[in-house]
Amino acid sequence: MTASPEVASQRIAAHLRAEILSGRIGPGERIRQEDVAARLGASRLPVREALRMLEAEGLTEHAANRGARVPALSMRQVQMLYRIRERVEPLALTDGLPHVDAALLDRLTELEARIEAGTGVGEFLALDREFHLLTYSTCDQELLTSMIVRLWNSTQHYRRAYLTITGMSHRWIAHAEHNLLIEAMRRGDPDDAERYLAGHIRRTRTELSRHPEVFV
Amino acid sequence: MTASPEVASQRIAAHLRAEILSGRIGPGERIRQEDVAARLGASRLPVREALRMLEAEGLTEHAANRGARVPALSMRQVQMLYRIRERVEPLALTDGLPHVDAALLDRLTELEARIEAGTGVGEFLALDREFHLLTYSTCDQELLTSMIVRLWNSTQHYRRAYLTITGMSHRWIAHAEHNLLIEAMRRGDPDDAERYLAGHIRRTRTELSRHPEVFV
DNA sequence: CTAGGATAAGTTGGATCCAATCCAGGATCA
DNA sequence: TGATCCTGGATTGGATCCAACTTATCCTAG
Repeated sequence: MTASPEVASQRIAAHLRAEILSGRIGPGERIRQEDVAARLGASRLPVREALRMLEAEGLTEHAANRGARVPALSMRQVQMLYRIRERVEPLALTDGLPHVDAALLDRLTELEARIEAGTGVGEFLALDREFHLLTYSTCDQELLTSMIVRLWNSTQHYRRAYLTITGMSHRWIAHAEHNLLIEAMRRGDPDDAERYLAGHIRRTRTELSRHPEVFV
Repeated sequence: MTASPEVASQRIAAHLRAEILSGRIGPGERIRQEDVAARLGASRLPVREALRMLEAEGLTEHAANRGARVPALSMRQVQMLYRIRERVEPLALTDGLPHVDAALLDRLTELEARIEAGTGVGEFLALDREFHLLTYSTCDQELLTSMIVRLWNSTQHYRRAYLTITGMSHRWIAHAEHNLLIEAMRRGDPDDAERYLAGHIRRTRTELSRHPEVFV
């Protein structure tokens, strides 16, 4: 989230991206070009460009002459996105693992401490996202990491809805998994790291599958 | 590839997509908005929209005030795309496997026969792409299949360059793998199907890794 | 002769206006 | 009463014009 990109379309895209990821614009909600243009003091043209950018990130969908809206995903679709994550994210983890240094491990440990200390849903969402994306930060494969970010973006709303419904109980499981992941990374063990990460995502998926009310 | 979409931006996007996938516009090549607009008899605006659509498909990349170009990928990047394919495509295969019927198997068998009978590089490229995408056609998970199409799009040029350099020799290996894949699908065996498919992609990747001259 | 900077041409980004399309509401006719 | 057609407002798609940026060229200074 840069302060103010020089290009209007990028600034507008950043604004809308934040509004969607924070939940202020929810799934199924329509985004009218003129509304956004008036609200951000620009013409409709850069808004159109911004919406196209967001479409590339999986944050909006378009239909000709019908405008843009935030996609409303079904349980089945989100389950598939998680299954894709289970296979793709370990790839980024093991690919970057040789370049993980002590400083990064310290940052991860400190992040996990803040996650365990936190209480709010919004705080957990942000820190958990930061934690996992940080474990992929040494990967240096733009095509892969942007794909992972897209997967996180598309599922962000349902993660928040799940956490809001179920509360923050039983978070100790995720904490244990995170710590095991850090430990495997510290050992530089790609097999264990991949196993813990895939298990972590898979468990999240099966837990989510028990709460269809997230998708009504 | 519809005949003529009612919306100009979609028509232009389809045109450019065909030009990029066919190799008439190669990696690193710049795409000037005005050129395309003049050539297709439209203003620059729908061209801008079309370029954004193609960006979402991984066919172009943009930089502010610098225009669009077809990405020139390095060996390392293409290798990673293949590793992603190894993990993601089996997911689509096994997910759609229960809905595979005899008619689809017949079409695959016939396609494979045409692949084995063919000689030209362009013909092989088109038929091979059609073959594999057809094995995923029963998946009905738009998010997954569009991701796979993006992966094929991004690597299309390097597949053609590889085939052009190495010629059509040793294609019998791919034929054998295709036939084993069809056979596993006929048995409805997800484990074998996934294994054959992953192996097929992996072998292609390792063969490509022996030809760095593709990327000069 | 080279390095640096000013300048001009070429290209993209943005604003405004107009056209085409979609959707909801109501009128008309069987 | 019901369905169909029409019409009006609302919204998006497209064209033209102007502004901003990038880049290459050429000139000047060292």
